[in-house]
Amino acid sequence: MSKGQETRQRLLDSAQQLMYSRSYSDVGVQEICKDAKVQKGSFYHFFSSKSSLTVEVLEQLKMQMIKSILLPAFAKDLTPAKRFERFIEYAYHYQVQIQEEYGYVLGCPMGNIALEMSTQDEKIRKKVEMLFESIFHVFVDVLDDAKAVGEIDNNADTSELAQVCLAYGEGVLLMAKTKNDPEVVKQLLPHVSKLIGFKHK
Amino acid sequence: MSKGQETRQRLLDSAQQLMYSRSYSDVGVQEICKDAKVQKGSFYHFFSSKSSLTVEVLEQLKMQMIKSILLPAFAKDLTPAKRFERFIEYAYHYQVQIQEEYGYVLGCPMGNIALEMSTQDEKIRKKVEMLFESIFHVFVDVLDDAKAVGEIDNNADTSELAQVCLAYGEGVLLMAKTKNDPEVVKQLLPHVSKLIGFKHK
DNA sequence: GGTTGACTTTACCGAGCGGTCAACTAGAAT
DNA sequence: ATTCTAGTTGACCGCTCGGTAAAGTCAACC
Repeated sequence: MSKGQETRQRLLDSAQQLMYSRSYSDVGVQEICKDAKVQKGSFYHFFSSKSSLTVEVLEQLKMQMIKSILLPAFAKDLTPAKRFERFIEYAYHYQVQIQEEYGYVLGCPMGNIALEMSTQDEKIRKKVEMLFESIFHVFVDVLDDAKAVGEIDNNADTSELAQVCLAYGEGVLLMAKTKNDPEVVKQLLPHVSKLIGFKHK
Repeated sequence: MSKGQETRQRLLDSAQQLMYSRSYSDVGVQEICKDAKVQKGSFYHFFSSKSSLTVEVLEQLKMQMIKSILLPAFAKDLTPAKRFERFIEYAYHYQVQIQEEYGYVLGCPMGNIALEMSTQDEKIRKKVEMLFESIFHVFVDVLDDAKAVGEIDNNADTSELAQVCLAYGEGVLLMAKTKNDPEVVKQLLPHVSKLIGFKHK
């Protein structure tokens, strides 16, 4: 990676970490630069605005989340139902680890930005909407698998169920963040199986 | 209401409206004052800080929401299951109306503030946690009713189910806000009946 | 060796932030 | 009539905000 690309990457990483642990508005360009050890002028060499940096942070966030949580959790070495159980485990442990590191449960980095910025920055809102779309597709895949294997009803609308799962997941993470308690995830997330309608054999 | 109390109320109302339609950070004390036609000095006569004003806004929000949505929706003139249907109707129409008025679906005013401020202001986080507790109790009541009438399983943990409902509701509103589409509410919220486990007769 | 262009540095901009302060007004209580 | 006090006014504080501009550095290519 060239020198410039490394600088750029440091800016993205600092921004991602700072915005996740606090919020979009609370973290300024100045602080991001200081954390990344980059001068402000360089920031605006790489990004046209704080907003456009954020859109790229969101893209990076999506890739990381898919690669490090979604794909491993939903790998096809288990039955769809078991994959969901594994996903819940991962989500729980991730929030536990975050709380140990920051002192706070931080919930979903995309959901956080979505609620804070949707009414103020249309590009950011659209980007988050697209991220959710990507995650949505991952869910649809597993649910289609579940249908093929007969774990869920043959007439199930997997597309709608995927949306429902996503919404529920976001809701649980919102509650966990509000209560600052990762156990909320462990306790509430398993109810997702009722939404999906897994047949218990 | 005395002159002073009216001024105070105008500040609360302006703050509530502005923060809901945008965000905590994006709305300054100055703008709240301007909207309420109050000088800044008066603001600090009534409130010790922006944060403490917000805590009071949240309290007011809770009272309004309970009085104008929760209690009417869950009034005991219908069976518990029907009450939930009515609640979904109310929630949907509220978001439609909001979108017509502001051009954006704004979701849940408490959830919004919770995600934005939980890691930055402990008093605000605690307050939202308590608001959720109040709503939680409303849900528990209906669910206990449902159990008494035999609409849900006798061994159901109504306390846990209430938490689950709340989380799902927040999640659905988050998705609706992100997509800026109130139809999400209409489409996804009914799935809550699967979470509750209503027996369909 | 000179030129180009990516990247960096530093100083700067106007505007707004949350919050403070002292002076002022007006109505009620004594 | 005077005192008290709740409420109001508007100027002011230091600081940070997102963003700009211009000069400087350095490595690659002709």
